[in-house]
Amino acid sequence: MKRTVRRSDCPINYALEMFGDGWSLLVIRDLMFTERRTYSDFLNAEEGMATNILASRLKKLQGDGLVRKTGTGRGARYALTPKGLDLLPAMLELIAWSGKHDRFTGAPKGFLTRIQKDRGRVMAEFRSRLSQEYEIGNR
Amino acid sequence: MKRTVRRSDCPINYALEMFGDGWSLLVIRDLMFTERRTYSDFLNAEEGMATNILASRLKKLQGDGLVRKTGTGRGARYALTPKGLDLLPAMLELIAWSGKHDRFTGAPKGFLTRIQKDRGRVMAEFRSRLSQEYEIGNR
DNA sequence: CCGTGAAGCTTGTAATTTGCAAGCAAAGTA
DNA sequence: TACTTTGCTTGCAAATTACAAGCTTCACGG
Repeated sequence: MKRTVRRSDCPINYALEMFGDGWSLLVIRDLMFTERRTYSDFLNAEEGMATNILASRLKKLQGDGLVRKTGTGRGARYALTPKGLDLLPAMLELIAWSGKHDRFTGAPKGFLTRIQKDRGRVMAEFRSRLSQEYEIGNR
Repeated sequence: MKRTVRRSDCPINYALEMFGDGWSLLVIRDLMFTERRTYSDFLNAEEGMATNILASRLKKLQGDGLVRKTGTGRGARYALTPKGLDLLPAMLELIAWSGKHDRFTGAPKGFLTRIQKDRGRVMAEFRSRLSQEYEIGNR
């Protein structure tokens, strides 16, 4: 997936060109569902991504406007932009899908139930919390 | 992404291990939203995937139970399994996301509106049609 | 301030994977 | 029976990844 021109205007293809690799979505997941916000936080996630891959993915995600970096050097922190945050519904559906089909899923049962029964509420909660986090970064 | 052991039990990671590359989701898209059902159909999709990559992805998708092949050789056809079809909600959300954020999206405006206003109905239609297609393959 | 150490990357390199071109067998077709 | 698709497999150069090492900036203790 190193291309300069878009392969097509298909919306699924657009999504793939934004985060169609084995790692980008993990960064988005971290920013969306965990407290991980720094470079080393991401590195320390269970999946163990390589440092050069993380650096390149963070650059690409920023370039595509999904993620924003505030601060530099030691104190740098990352956050989802509104565009990144808009992936929340898709992420919840992916979680629901894996929760249903992966026998060994680590997704908390209670969370899966809440996605199913109270999708709108769950979305509103995350959206509110994360957009607030983004706003704070604007100051 | 050539691994033998799972990186984690995270549901997002599970999804990535199933189709976390630049091509698999295009095959799923073809089976879900287009009439493409054969090897050469997939090859002829606009994005132009390489034949060896297509072969390896079809094998993996079958191995993971997302896609089923009926017939052999010249007459072979592919279809989504129930597990593959269950990706429909996630796919619709991805389409909605790209429709919102890609200035040049090829997603038909009417379809985007229908996803937004009548999500349940759209899902029911696809689900019914595609599961019927799957059943027919059972005979 | 000066040394130390951790955070945040960059660089080098070997191993994998990809993209592209050929090749090939089986099933239609003429 | 020869010809042509279809559905792949194989070979290889080029790109990407994984892994390890190194560099630089900044915070903190003394």
